Amino acid sequence: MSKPNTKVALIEAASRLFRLHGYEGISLNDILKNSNIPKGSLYHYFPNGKEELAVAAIHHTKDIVLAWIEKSFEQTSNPVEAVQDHIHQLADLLNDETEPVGFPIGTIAAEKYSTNEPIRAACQSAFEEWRELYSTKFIEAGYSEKLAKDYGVFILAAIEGGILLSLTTKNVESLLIIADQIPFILSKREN
Amino acid sequence: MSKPNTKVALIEAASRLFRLHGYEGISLNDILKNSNIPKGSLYHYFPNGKEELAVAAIHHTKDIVLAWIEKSFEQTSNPVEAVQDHIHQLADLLNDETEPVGFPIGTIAAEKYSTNEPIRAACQSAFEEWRELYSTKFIEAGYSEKLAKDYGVFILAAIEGGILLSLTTKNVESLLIIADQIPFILSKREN
DNA sequence: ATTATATTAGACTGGTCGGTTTAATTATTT
DNA sequence: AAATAATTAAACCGACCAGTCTAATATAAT
Repeated sequence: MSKPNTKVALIEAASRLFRLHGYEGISLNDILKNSNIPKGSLYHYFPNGKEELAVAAIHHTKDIVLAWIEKSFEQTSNPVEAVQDHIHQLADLLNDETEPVGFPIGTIAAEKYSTNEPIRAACQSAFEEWRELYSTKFIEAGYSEKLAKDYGVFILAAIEGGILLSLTTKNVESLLIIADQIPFILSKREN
Repeated sequence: MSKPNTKVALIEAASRLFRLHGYEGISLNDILKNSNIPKGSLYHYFPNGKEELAVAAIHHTKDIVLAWIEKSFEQTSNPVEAVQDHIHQLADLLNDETEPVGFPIGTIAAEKYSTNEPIRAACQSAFEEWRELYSTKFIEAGYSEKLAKDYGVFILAAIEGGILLSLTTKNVESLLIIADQIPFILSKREN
């Protein structure tokens, strides 16, 4: 109990660094140096080492992104505007040095989906919760269940891909183009 | 000249393994063992080591995917059908063990966009050539230049994101949902 | 046949990796 | 104050990393 500040600081540093460089691209020593935490503490809080820390970091990253999405939907009851707002905020954040977005979950998922089951499962749960949040909001806005689910998957995929394109090209244009397409995607057609 | 089979085999092995496990997740020894090529040959053909091999592998992967896209567009003049066909083929290939898709370019791009400029640039050129191919085909099918470009970006992002979701969830459903949405995306509206 | 060049072979290096260990220290409880 | 538990500290480990090096061997050119 009391104040597990060290554990939280460790997860936050790991979340940030894994987001930016992936699982294999960051060493435990990097994370410890970055957060000024001794190695003994890491293995005290995470006896299973890097994998266990990564799973905690993935859940933390998931929560951060969930809050971002939620915030955009709180500002308007129009889901089109909310999704566009979320994408625009991502575009603004991409080059932020204080809380860099990196490629949240995506990098670790791409690296480890076939070789580390606990990490893959953690990434899957992040994607699923993000998708569920979208779908819930779409249903609240009057979309059918089927449409809400399909649109959730589609929006999530387009945003993940858009982040990857924007990071790789060092240019947010891809994300902005995707945001512009959102109104045409989220129609209430019946299919 | 003569027969640089060794070099080609090296690039093919590197392309496959980087696609599956990313840049940091595969060691040079892994690649050499997988292709039965001695280390001396690697540094003979690629004096700059892992980075230079990775750039060659990225270009090779780019060409493979370009050929896949081209093939789908050769089978029909309807771009909607072509894109859907391409996505369905990706879904079929995801679990293929002989030529596994992995997350082509995406993993390396996500890992190294901020820390290795030659690799980032190679990944950018891959994304751009894929996008250009889509756009060219859309223009041939009568879309405006603006639409062709925006749709190219959008389709590329959705497919990249869809692959990532399908790999992470070990389920091609995400890709199939995206394929189903394609007809509604690629309308010839003027904007 | 001789020379020159391209390629293969793998032992070796310094450094870093994730992880372990043991002891010292700090905080909490009684 | 004493005893117990939680936390910190850093030296240390074997494994593996990318990259180097030198010699052997094959191939091509003359």
